[in-house]
Parts: sequence; structure tokens; C-alpha cells
Amino acid sequence: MTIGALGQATGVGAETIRYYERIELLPQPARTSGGYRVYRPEHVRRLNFIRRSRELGLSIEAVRELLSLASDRLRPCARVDRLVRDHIHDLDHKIESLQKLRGALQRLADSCRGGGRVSECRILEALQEAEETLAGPAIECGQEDCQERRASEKQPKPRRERRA
Amino acid sequence: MTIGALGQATGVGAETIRYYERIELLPQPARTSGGYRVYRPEHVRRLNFIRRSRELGLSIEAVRELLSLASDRLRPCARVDRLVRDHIHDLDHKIESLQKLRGALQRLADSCRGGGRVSECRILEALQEAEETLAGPAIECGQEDCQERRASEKQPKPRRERRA
DNA sequence: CTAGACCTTGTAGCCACTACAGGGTCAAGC
DNA sequence: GCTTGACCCTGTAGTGGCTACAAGGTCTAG
Ligand SMILES: [Zn+2]
Ligand SMILES: [Zn+2]
Ligand SMILES: [Zn+2]
Ligand SMILES: [Zn+2]
Repeated sequence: MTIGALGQATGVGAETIRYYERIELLPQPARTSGGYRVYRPEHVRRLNFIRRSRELGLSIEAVRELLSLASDRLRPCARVDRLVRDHIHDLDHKIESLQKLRGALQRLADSCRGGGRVSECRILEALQEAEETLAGPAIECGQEDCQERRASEKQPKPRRERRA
Repeated sequence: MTIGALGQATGVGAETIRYYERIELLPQPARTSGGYRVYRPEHVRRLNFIRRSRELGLSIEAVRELLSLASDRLRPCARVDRLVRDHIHDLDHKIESLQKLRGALQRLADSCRGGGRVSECRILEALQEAEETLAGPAIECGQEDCQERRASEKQPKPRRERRA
């Protein structure tokens, strides 16, 4: 099957597939004599796995690790769970901060009815002169390992070469 | 005041300030004979405005438009309100979709207790074999102008030259 | 044998920064 | 005057996860 057919089969665009190959998330397929990529059912399975994981918001690096874990069937699955639960925890942080932003924006929007002139607009006034931070302070997390985890993510990653 | 002092006064890093200048969000300041940027109180005000807007999650383009609107004090402020309300609406979409993801991930995580082997892990099974989309279908919005607004955002923007 | 659908590589763009490298400037202290 | 060292300058490249070309090559149905 060609790259277009693989795209049809998985709902992933051809350019994205080539991108996944470039970052070594998909293995290099065989080629025709003319240079066309030739995919097999195992590629369909792997790419579907990737697509579903990405739809759940997992990062490429998380997907990479899941794929690597999945290949060793005897390993305990604790790390798999950890990846998923960490991602849920990240989502909780993100949702909470978006809700805080939403609250701040709603208060701002409610302060103006939109009927006046710019010179009387309370939204602009607040943006120009607010003393306190409009969006509130950063949220701190009670969860034990949240800080260390987020810190370890900040570590400089070893860069992979572009095309070996 | 130098760029470092402006950064101190506003809580914005020097590199970000130079970036804002490059994209013409901050006007070019005067320079010393040696080439150092020299800022004035109006720069502090403008940069604080930008920082507060960005903390609320407004895009650079939205901030640019707010700044331009704010400069014309007699104009009606309806457009200001519109920008803020549109942003709230975008946040609602984003929050809703993150909550859907969270639900899907939680169901996934609950299906595995983390004690078994990879070969029995229901998380990996689901990612490998799910028929239905794990994250559910895209949300459609009841709001009247949501589609057109999102469509008009997709329009190709006229690109600004790099350094006039 | 030709049309045209598909494929190839490579590069650049998106957002909003952030992180250098390699140099220049400025103020204080001696 | 000279040195030190904190600050500043420009320019480029990287982040994530694609997406959109351009310029050309390949494959297949008619
Ligand atoms: Zn208003
Ligand atoms: Zn946390
Ligand atoms: Zn498991
Ligand atoms: Zn909507």
C-alpha cells in the first residue's frame, strides 16, 4: 500500500506520515524501484495506535514511550499507567488555569456593556492600569510528585540528528 | 531607562521585549550613541498593557488590535468587547474539549490497575484496537457566528516583511 | 503514448517566545 | 587612563507538531 492508502486507512495525512517517519516514530517502509513507500498492515496498526494516542492529547514523546513499552509484553505495565495518569494530571492543571482565565475575562467583559466610547471602556482601563494581576497567581499543586516531574521535563533533551 | 530596567519594571524579559519590537508591537525606542535602547514611561505603560493582555491569554494579534483601538478614544468600544467575548468563547471550546479528553483518559486509566504485565494492559489494548474514536466526536457549537468566525481566522494573513 | 493522479525530497511557515554565540558599551573603582 | 564586569547589541536557531508549498519523478488507465 502507498502512503496515500495508509493515510486513507488511518485518517492521517500523507505529510504527517512522512513527518512521523522523519522523527523515527514510524519505521522506514520498503520502497518500490521508483522510490515510492510501500506499507504493510503492521504500519496501519502502529499508525492507528499513534493517531488514537494523539487524539487523547498525549505528546509525541509519550507515544514514543508507549510504543516502546508495548513491544515488551512481559514488562509490568505500571509505567503505562503512569504516563496516562500524569497526562490526566497535566490536563487538570490546564483546565484549571483556563477556567481561571475565563473567570478573569468574564469579570472584565461584564464591566463593559459595549455601548460606550473607547475612552470610557472599562476593559481597556483595566488592561492599562490594573495593579493586581488580572489573571491571578499561578496555581500550586498539592500532588506529591508534580513539582519534580515538571522539573524533570524541563531538562535539556538530547537532540536527535536530522537524518542519520 | 535601558531594556533591562524596562524588563524589571514590567516583568517581561529583555529578549521578549526585543521580539515585540521586531514584530512591531512595541515601537522602536531611541538609542544611545553606542546603540543601547532607551525607553520612556510610555513604553512601560504599553508593555504593561501587553503583558496583562497576554496573561489573559489574548493572542498577539488581538493585543495589537486592542492597542490600535485604544489609541482612538472616540471610537465605540464594541469591537473591544467583541474581542474579549470571542476569546471567552474560544476558551469555552478549549475547556470543553480538554474535559472530554480527561473523561476518555480516566476511563482508560480506570480499566487498568497497573499491577499486570504489558501483554494484559487494557490501556494498550484500547489504543491498539479501539473501534470507536476514544476521544469522541468533535463538538459542534450552537453559537451563531462561531463557524464564520473560525473560518475567517483560517484566511491567509498578509505577511509582514522582516525588517522594513 | 499520454494525461493526470499520485508520489518524491527539501524547505519554510505557524505561534510566541527562548537560548545562545560572538561581539560591543558603559559606569565604577583604582 | 585603564580594567573589570555587568549590561547591551545583532543574528540565528530551536521549541511542538504539524502544514504548505515548489519542482520534479512515477505509475496506471485509456
Ligand atoms: Zn468597552
Ligand atoms: Zn500538579
Ligand atoms: Zn496497564
Ligand atoms: Zn463556538
